[in-house]
Amino acid sequence: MRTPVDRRELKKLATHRALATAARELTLERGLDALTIDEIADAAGVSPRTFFNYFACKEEAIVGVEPWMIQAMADEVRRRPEDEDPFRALLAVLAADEDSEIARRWTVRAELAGRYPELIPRQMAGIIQFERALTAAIGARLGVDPDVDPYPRLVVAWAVATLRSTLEWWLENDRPVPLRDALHRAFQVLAEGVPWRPGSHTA
Amino acid sequence: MRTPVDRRELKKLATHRALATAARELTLERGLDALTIDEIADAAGVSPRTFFNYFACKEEAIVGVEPWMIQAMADEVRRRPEDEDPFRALLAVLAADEDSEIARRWTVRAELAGRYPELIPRQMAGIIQFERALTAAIGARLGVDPDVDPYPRLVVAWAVATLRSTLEWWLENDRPVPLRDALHRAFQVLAEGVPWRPGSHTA
DNA sequence: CCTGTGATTGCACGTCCTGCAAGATTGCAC
DNA sequence: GTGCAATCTTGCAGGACGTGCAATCACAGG
Repeated sequence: MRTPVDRRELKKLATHRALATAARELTLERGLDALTIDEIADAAGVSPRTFFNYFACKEEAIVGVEPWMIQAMADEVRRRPEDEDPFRALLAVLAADEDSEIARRWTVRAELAGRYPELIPRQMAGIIQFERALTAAIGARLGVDPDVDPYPRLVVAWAVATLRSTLEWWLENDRPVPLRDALHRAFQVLAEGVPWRPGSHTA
Repeated sequence: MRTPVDRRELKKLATHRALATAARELTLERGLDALTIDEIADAAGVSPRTFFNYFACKEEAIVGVEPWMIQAMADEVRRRPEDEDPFRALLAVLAADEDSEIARRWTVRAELAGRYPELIPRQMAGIIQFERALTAAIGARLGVDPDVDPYPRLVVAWAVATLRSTLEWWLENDRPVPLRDALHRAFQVLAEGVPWRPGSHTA
């Protein structure tokens, strides 16, 4: 472990990435149904058998959330200023600029899931993993055990639901405003309390 | 269409139910992996081929949300008093008594998903369907188009996330309090605004 | 160079899932 | 009750999926 990541680890990361991007590109090119594991493996330059060393099925390769990305965002939450409340910390991490690497990945996934509903199950499974990691990070920030205290999972569930819901709306309406703004407004409502008699929020 | 539901519809409902309950019981009996579609179909008294007329895979049979149940809960939201705000309406419908038919079904599903993580993807897919139906109902109540106005999907996403998160916590901690109470408290926080510096909510 | 660890690969096998066409069941009209 | 049309069920065939296993290959460390 002299090097930060040794050659083996790098190769695995590269293979993972090659398979995932090949899966996504081929899905866009020729559609989800007419796409076999063999083709994905071919495009990534590995054997079909190796595919299953990385993913359980092609859906997971396409819309699965990469572990390193989950880790990175959880770490970002941990690294937020000590005195910041959990809600603001989540907002800061989730409401990334829409050109950022992170945001683009979320967007691609959401678009694919919008086009092919069969992808939704796996996509949501990835989001659940993401939630768990964030919950652990928030629990650590608050100094409570997230298995026992309901608050960390609640606040994370709200934040992630906001992200997912807003992203969906934003994509279906052809990105009418900067994503960041939409997210900030949604989080604002959440922070101030859900209004009992809301009017239209279209404007 | 003289009868409320004709014989054909009833038979389909019965088959659906038979397959779903057989799938759930057999899963509990002998585990998820050692369970084939043939066995489920046998137990339900239909051919294996027929199974696929009702479900896309065994996971869906086990944790899928029945369409009639989605419909019923969406209708309940529509039937809430005209002057009730959407948030209270959702709370009233979601925070059912924990012995109710509805609550028991949610609970069984959540328990199965807890025991077999492979079920999580399909379970979440069902929840998404549920969300869509509720979103349409809330949009109708508010007189806005849920495809254009972000508010209905947001408030539904928050409510459903609260239900899911609370249910998970409640099951993992061996039902420490009445589910209804836990849900009411969570919704209360949501209504009053997510606190910036929350203390422990364990008590 | 040699050795051990870990990743890749081929093979075999059973299950999954779908399209299609034949057969059974039901609702309806007469 | 008879026949017709619509619908649901079923068997069959075939390709894709997903996994256990054992052989092979690649790399790090001595």
